[in-house]
Amino acid sequence: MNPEATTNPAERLRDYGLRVTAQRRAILSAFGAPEAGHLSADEIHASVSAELPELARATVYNTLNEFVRAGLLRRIDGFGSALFDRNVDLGHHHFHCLGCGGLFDVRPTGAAAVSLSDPGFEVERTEIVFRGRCSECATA
Amino acid sequence: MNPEATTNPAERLRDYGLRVTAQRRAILSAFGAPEAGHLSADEIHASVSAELPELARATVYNTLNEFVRAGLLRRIDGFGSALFDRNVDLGHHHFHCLGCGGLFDVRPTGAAAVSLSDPGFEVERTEIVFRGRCSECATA
DNA sequence: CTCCGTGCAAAGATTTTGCAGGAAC
DNA sequence: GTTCCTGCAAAATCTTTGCACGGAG
Repeated sequence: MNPEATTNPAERLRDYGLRVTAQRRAILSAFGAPEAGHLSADEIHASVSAELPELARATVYNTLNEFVRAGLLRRIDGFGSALFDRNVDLGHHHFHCLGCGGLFDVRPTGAAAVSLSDPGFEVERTEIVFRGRCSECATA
Repeated sequence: MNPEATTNPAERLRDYGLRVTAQRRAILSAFGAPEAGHLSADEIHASVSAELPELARATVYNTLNEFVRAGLLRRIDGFGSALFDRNVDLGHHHFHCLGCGGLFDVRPTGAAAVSLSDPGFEVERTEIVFRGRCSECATA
């Protein structure tokens, strides 16, 4: 289904015209599977530091920006610090739990039908954020 | 239609359980009509400074947070610095122009039909952001 | 060999917090 | 008279930028 699913990090980087370095491979692996969570720059830095203690914060930021520019990651704002999502698939949206602060991927029904009647706007993408309580926080 | 429309700032503050001070009245007026734009803390500080040169940035931030907590303003994240929207009406959403960076209020069709089929999530509100080009940037 | 990526440090920007005086109620 | 708000300053985050070295291509 997804052509990237079987590609390893190094090839993926080359495919996107980025040089392959240990830091970039490590940062990319920090996301684990494409379904992995949404990570902040800080979490990534912490996670990769175990493997590469020298890794500078600035490099994490620079690299993440490169990845976003290349389309390898998706950036999500509005949650304090920026989060990065390995799941680039448009059509998936987010649920933000007001209880625990967690962020979940969701696929709402009817999302495709949402549109602007005003022809003055050229819509490129549509992002939907639901806020409320996740199952754990709702019962608690 | 809207009971607030005819209420003056002072009453409005009292209604929300907030003390009425010159600073708060000024900050609230900075938004002008309820349809006024989306302002950043910095823009508000600049705007009110003309009237109250003493006004501290910290006060602007504190006050805006109070207002949001009281439901008087709506906070919009994801555009660099936080923006504050006098239009609290849910059901109105936003269009973000990738050309000029402008933020516009929109009322998309079909928005009411968007929902999560997953019953585990208790949705409280739904926020939709469209990104693309506004009429000016599209023709340029 | 050339250029890009990295580390380091420093700067920038945004937002929050501690504290004492003063105003609102 | 209390309590909350304000101003000031300082701190805490988060993120970007300048520069010289070193590794990728």
